[in-house]
Amino acid sequence: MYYYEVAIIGRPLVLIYTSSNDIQNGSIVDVPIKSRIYRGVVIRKIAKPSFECEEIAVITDFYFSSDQWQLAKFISSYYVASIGEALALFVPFSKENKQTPTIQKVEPIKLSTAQLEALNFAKAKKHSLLFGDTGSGKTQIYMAWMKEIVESGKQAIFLMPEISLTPQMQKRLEAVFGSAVVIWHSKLSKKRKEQALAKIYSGEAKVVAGPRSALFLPLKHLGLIIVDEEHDDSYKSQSRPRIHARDVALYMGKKFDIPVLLGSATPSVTSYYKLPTFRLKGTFHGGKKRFVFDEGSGLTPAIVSALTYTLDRKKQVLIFLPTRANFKYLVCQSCGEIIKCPYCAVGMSVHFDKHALVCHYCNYKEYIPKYCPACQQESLSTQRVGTAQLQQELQTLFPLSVIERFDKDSVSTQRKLEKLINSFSKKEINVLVGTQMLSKGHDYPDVALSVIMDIDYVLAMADYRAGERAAALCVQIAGRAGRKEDAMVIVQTHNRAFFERYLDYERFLKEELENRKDLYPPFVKLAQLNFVHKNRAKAMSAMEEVYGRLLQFEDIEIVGFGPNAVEKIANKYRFHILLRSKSAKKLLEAIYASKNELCEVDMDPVQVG
DNA sequence: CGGGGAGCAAGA
DNA sequence: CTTGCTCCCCGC
Repeated sequence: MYYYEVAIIGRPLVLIYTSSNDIQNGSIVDVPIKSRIYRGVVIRKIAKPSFECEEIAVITDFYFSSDQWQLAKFISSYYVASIGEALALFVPFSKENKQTPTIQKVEPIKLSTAQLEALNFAKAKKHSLLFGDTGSGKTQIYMAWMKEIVESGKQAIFLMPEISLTPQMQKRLEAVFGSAVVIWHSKLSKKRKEQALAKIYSGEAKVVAGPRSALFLPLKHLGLIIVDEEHDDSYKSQSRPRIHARDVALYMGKKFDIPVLLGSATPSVTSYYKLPTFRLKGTFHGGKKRFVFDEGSGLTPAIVSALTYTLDRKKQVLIFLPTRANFKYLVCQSCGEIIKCPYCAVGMSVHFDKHALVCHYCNYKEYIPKYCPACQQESLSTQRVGTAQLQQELQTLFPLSVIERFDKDSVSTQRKLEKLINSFSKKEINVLVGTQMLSKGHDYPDVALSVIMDIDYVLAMADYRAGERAAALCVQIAGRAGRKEDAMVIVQTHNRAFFERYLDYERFLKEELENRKDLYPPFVKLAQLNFVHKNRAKAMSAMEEVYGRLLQFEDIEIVGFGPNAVEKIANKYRFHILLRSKSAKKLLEAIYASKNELCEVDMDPVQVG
């Protein structure tokens, strides 16, 4: 009999099993735990343990390759997760299938001189950043490089931030690569997944596109990774293992000597600093953009008249607002209380269509009260207009226009999103009012007016990246306008100097780098340790225990600690410690030596506090 | 994650 | 001493 350590996939657990078969490391097996069957990976062969152990139930035909294994080990140690959790990211190889490189002929792609220069730059540097304005033709550059890779018999991964962006990219990719394109994401139906995997296992798949999970497919001849919209925080996983797919892509590139190209119109400060950058300016078609700054709030005369002018000319409008629902808060005028969620330390939002107050953290709902629950006065008033309210107000002002909403509430499914985008591009919709979702790479061909409202709330967030987020959002939304003809962008802000200056995003990047010197990434590494428990005292004492141990470590600095900005979510209290160090190695050493059971480590957090 | 046992409070 | 319930630990 042989004995094996088996990591349970997706769980922080390594158990020992026995088998009469000689099994290779990395093989995927089925093992019983308390009369239930779980999927595991054989980690290594060991000597007979002192206790009786169960037998491996099934040895499957699937296995993790040594590359996948290496990468999982890195992810497990860098992002502080178990090996089983790290391996759960990957789709294993199958012994039944052999991928043989095939050469595929692809339609030619025409590039401009500037695009060709960008492509040659990227190819020469291997790992680089394409900093290209909206409409500068980044996608064609990606296509051209992928074409070369595919024609040489290799495969390319094309990453994008969100599932919602896959349909439009699928069309563009299929136009060039036909059936060699595979779209992969976690929400594919079982059948679609099988079809996609069949293509991947046979080697027919040459271009694999999708969000984070597309990075972990069993490709034998990977020759290029492209990370589109690399600035997007969706690349960072918010559950274990808390990977940043862009960073993992770069790590893969270095480790396996595969070229990696990041692209964005608003690159992250970190990528801009770390990578050789090609600046691709200007738009090919499209008109002039005029920027107007509005210091008022709400639908000011300036905004209304721009809307009237634009709608009269039968042109389309985008309006950005960082707030969902009708109103963000219900406040008592008499005692000053904000009505809070009973389970979370946040105010509840007012949704008139649902006749309810809704908590945007835990989704708890209750009836909209008439009297203040604290002081019983009939003096409740609403605060901070959201997308639903703005849509309604606009509909009153422009009764003949079709005004639709684009946020998490109105676009709950992929189907609805596609319908909405489709109908907007057919010009059946005149005005689209939306949240951050508006800024995400969807194609809006004929927008002549973009209005950016309440961007000051984004800028005022207590986070070292608030400036980066606000500036990028502003440039991205502005970039949605004027793809065909002249356009106007209205930015409503009390920080005109900031947004006006940083419409030149490269200037923002340079100045932000100055601000961050010695304090924040890319000059230092950050890690946030989170302590979450329904018993407040437990969460706090777990934090204090780790804090105490961290004090003795050199070369790491405790930037802050205490309750999170939102102290309670879904009845669980949240505390944190924020750490920084020049050295990732020192940081991880201190963390591994200090952490306790409750401590959840978030390396390179995208949001702190 | 999920079942089961420890440990504690309330009831009879 | 039973019953019920929560919490925490272990799983091979």
